Amino acid sequence: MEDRYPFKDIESKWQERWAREGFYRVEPGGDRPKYYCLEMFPYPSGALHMGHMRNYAIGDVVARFKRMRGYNVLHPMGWDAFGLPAENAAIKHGIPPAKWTWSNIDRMRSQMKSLGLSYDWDREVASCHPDYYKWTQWLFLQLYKNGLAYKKKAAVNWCPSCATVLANEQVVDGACERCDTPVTKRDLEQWFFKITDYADRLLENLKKLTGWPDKVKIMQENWIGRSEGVEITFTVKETGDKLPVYTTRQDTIFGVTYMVLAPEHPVVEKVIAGSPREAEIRSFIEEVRRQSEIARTSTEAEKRGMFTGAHAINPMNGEEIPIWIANYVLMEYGTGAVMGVPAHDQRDFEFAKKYGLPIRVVIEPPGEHLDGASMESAYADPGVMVNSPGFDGLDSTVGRDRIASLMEERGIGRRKVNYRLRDWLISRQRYWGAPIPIIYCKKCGTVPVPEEDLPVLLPLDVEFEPTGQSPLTKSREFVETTCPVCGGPAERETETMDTFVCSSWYFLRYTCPRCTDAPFKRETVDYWMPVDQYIGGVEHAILHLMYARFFTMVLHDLGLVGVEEPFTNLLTQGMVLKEGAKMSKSKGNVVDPEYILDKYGADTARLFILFASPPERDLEWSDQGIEGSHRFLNRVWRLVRELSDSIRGLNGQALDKAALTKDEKALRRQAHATIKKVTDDIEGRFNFNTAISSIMELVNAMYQFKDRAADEPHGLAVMKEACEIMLLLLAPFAPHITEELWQLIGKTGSIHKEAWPEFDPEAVKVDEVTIVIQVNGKVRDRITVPSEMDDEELREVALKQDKARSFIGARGVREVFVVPRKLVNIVTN
RNA sequence: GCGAGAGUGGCGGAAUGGCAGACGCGCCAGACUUAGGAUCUGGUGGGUAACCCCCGUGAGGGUUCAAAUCCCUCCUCUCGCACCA
Repeated sequence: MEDRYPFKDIESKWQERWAREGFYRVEPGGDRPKYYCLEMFPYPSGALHMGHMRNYAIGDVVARFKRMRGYNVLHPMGWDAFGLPAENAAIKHGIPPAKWTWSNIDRMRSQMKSLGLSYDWDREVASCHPDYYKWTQWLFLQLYKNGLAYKKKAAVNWCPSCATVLANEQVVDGACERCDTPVTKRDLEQWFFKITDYADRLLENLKKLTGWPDKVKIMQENWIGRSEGVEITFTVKETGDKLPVYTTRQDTIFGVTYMVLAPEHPVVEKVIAGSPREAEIRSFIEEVRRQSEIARTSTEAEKRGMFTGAHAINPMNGEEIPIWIANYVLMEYGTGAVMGVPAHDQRDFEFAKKYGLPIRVVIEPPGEHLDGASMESAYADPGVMVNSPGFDGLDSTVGRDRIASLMEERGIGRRKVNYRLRDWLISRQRYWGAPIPIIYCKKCGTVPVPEEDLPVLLPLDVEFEPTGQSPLTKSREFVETTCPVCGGPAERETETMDTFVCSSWYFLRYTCPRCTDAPFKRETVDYWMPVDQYIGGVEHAILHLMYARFFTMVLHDLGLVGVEEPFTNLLTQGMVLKEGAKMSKSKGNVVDPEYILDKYGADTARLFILFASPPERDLEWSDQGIEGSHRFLNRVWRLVRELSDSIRGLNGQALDKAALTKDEKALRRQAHATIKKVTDDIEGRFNFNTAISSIMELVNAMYQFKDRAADEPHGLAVMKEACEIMLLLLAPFAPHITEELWQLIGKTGSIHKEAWPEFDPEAVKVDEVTIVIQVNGKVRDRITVPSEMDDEELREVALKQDKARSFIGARGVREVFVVPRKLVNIVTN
């Protein structure tokens, strides 16, 4: 215990000094190339957890490394500070959301500072600050003015127990996050952003994002869900109504045996009105609508339907088919109507089987015959078209195209691209968010708040018990206003914006965090953007990352920023686990960062987190593992302390490279090889774990050398060089202890302002190499040879070895493979 | 169901076609010591008396002089999407 290095003193000493000197402050410009290193800003939930700690430790190593490599590094931090937990906490504990949020921010900021993270704190932003949300509102207005923000009636998540609307992210497995009540749908007027206008570009640009993990790109691709098909117009026989359907399988048009509509489809109302089964059908529709989201959309849920009594006419062959309604058809996608082809679609197949609808085969696998009556599942693959007048015998993939063209010629259908992506619902009936800057005037209608009147301030003295309406409706002073156009009495929009709106542009605000006449300056934002490295959890793979891309594209199109894509490289870090499971209060397996910092200090905590696993993978927390990292830093501490006096005495003297002993050369070689290894590991692939392990190996070698050879004439000089290299390489990982020891060996400046070391190619050269000798692929011997020995000679030497010859025996050599400087494989007959 | 990723000692992990298990944890032994839960040194995949040798990277097959690594089939786990016509 008494031998532990005094991490508490050291860490607070340097943290204070860095803060006092504004050590990590940056400005745009200068000779050095810019580098923007960004970690996802946190929601101020109360205290940092291990996931945060991992995220920021990774980012800080990148930022510090790039700084030492000569970049002008922007490394900011802020707070995603609007959101529901603040309101929930307020309801529970009676603390106002603003107070709760700001005190959490204070606590988390101080935790970050005690981690030694190299942020430019002058650039801190908080999305709940009026100086920030003023510009969130301003950006809303820009979208509104360009037709990208609009209001429409939509079905939203509703919790019957809490009597409030829920955000999508508040619905967990179809139930309310807070009270576990199954969520239902309600129709309400809602604000949307028209992200669907950008669907194709969001999809196309993914190809350019070569610095993103494929996993994330695939998730976004699936989320956008582009499909190419045909919208075909059927006609309702009884009423003459047009009934368009969307399909990607127009090649199966002759296999349609029924039509299914979503229960909410407008045609349903017309065809059932006055029919004998009206009441029965209505009660079915009501039942489906009452169904919770989970029950409605689960794959396991049974497909249920009902015949409406009406019929549709297939425009391709004039055939009449029954129109059904069913719970498995979604009103929101395509046209809300689906043509039923049971032989070639599994869902239709199951539905047809259940309700005795005919199954007509129109595509067969090559060389096989299918019979609808005996099929056990739908045949959904391409094949040979049959029972399709004019197309029989044709390959169905060819038929798809021809039928689409024919339908267009005949005017019964048109090619169409559909997306699964929906417009982004941004309004929330909640208090703790940025107010939507809109005013409703009886005379002038919907009027945007004039830009010079921003921000629309969120009142701080409001009752926010959830009732289903925004709490802001209860604040007279907030609601009652005058119309900016006619000056008459008017009312403010009382809903607030989804917090994802706030987080869709914060990375731009960091470039000009205190700008008062614009969200950011074009020149400055263009200097820093794009973000060179973005680091965060994979849970944001779709929503945040898609919304941020959308915003950046819109702002690009409006001429506000130069870039179209905000994040060049993306690193998605894995989770922190304990006993194989995600840390959570309910499991009782939470490790508190504050406790770890107190017991071991920031350097140890950072080092362990980075050493235990590569960043993309999950990390298994180990109480013994962190002891090991702490032990390592103690080892470094003792080593450098012991040497520091003699090293200081050597300052100013050059190393005589020519006069070194074998041992001295070996340590020098290892030190320089470690530079190369650590540089490659950080630069190329973020493998911090192997970078750290090679520094550990260097320290081990230094200990060995110290006992053996530090007294030799040049031994100390070699040791001094190794020591400097080791500290420099360790500096991004363990910034405090390296700073302290750097000073201790007589350096006057900060280690964090030093240049990253370059390795000496002469030093890493080896005279001799160990060659593995294999016979028939099995290792049989090892020999040491001069490193410059050529292949032919190596082959000869290997063949002469007794060990090798004994394994070759009498069989004779058939072939010899030589891998230069590594291995010889002798293949026998 | 579809998509993605993973599976290597007692544990975290290393090796992306060329010596499997670097580094760390744990364990064992030795040194120092009044003491060691400090520190230093050495050992540590399995079989085996053995520094001979044999076996070994989820299972099985294949390609190759050579496979943890590439290909095929299967199993298990994790994550994402989940009736999108």
